[in-house]
Amino acid sequence: MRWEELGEQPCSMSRTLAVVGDRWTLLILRDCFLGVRRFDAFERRIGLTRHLLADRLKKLVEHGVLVKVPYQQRPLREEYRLTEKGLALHPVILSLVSWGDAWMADERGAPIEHYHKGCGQRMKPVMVCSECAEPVGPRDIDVRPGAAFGEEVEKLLAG
Amino acid sequence: MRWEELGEQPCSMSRTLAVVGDRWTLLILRDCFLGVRRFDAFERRIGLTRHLLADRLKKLVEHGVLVKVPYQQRPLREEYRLTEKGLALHPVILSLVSWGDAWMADERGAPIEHYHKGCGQRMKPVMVCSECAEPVGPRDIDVRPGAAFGEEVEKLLAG
DNA sequence: ATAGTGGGTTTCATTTTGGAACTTGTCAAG
DNA sequence: CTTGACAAGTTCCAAAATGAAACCCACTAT
Repeated sequence: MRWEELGEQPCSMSRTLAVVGDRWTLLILRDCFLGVRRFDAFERRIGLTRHLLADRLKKLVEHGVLVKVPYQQRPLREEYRLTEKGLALHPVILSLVSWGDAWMADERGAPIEHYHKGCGQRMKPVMVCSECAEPVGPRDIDVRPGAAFGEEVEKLLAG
Repeated sequence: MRWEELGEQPCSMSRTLAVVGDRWTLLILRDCFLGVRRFDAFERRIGLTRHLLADRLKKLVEHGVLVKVPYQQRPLREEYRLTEKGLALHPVILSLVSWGDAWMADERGAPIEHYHKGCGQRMKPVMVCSECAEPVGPRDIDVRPGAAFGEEVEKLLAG
């Protein structure tokens, strides 16, 4: 399966990965959430080749995750900003970082600490149910094919 | 930067991506959470080459995300199961799927619906603060270098 | 006139992937 | 006892993606 096919699968995860499922893209997005916006800043911080950076930024713009916004004329210079669609990826980034903090840290602990502005405390993100607000674990969820899909998705669930 | 270097960065996101930051690995993990355990089942469902599947499974086992458990002798057959470390990736999978449901669905809606066993309702995952239980958005978090890291990480934050 | 900056593109060698066939141990059917 | 099937890989080769480094263009500052 190639990248193009991936985006056409009847699976939200495949479709998401068709957009952000590569290490560089996710590192670019991490930086976007830290406020980085310019080509050369991404290049320096992430250490990927300009070639790939240009390619990944273009794809993110095509998918509507980032927009190019001019910040000066003569010569025209544009920066990359998260759209609403891009901002919605925040839980993805947060959960990746949180797993790294918990399972990949060395004896020095987490490289970065997160403080919740609302309550001022050092926090980690927790996933809860939108309906009852209880935390959800791997065994707490039942999965069923969407109404408008039928067999197509049942096969996927059954294996 | 190569994969090996990625895992040594003082950034929890890089370290996480060194383990799961590739499309096949994440699709394998999605299937693990759906209960898939055998080599040929992954192969059929995901449609990746055996070559890569073997490689990715080996890496996941090396990183302690999956374990091989024998399910028959003569001939020896082993299946792959999520460890505690692997189960901890649930929020990552959930947030990827949820973003796809919200932003990549076609007119038929989400391919798969999630029901919370606790309350019985159709749900989506929400990220909240571990301390005050309020939802956290992109602007609600302050980020500071971990106590044991210093300049090394401050540079990364400043850009 | 010269050097620097921001945002790329081009070129080419090296890696990674995709596709398909081959292997190994075992059982079951004809 | 020969053939076929199954599970879980491995091997081989061609095609695609990546990494490194140089080059380009429109300006600005010195």
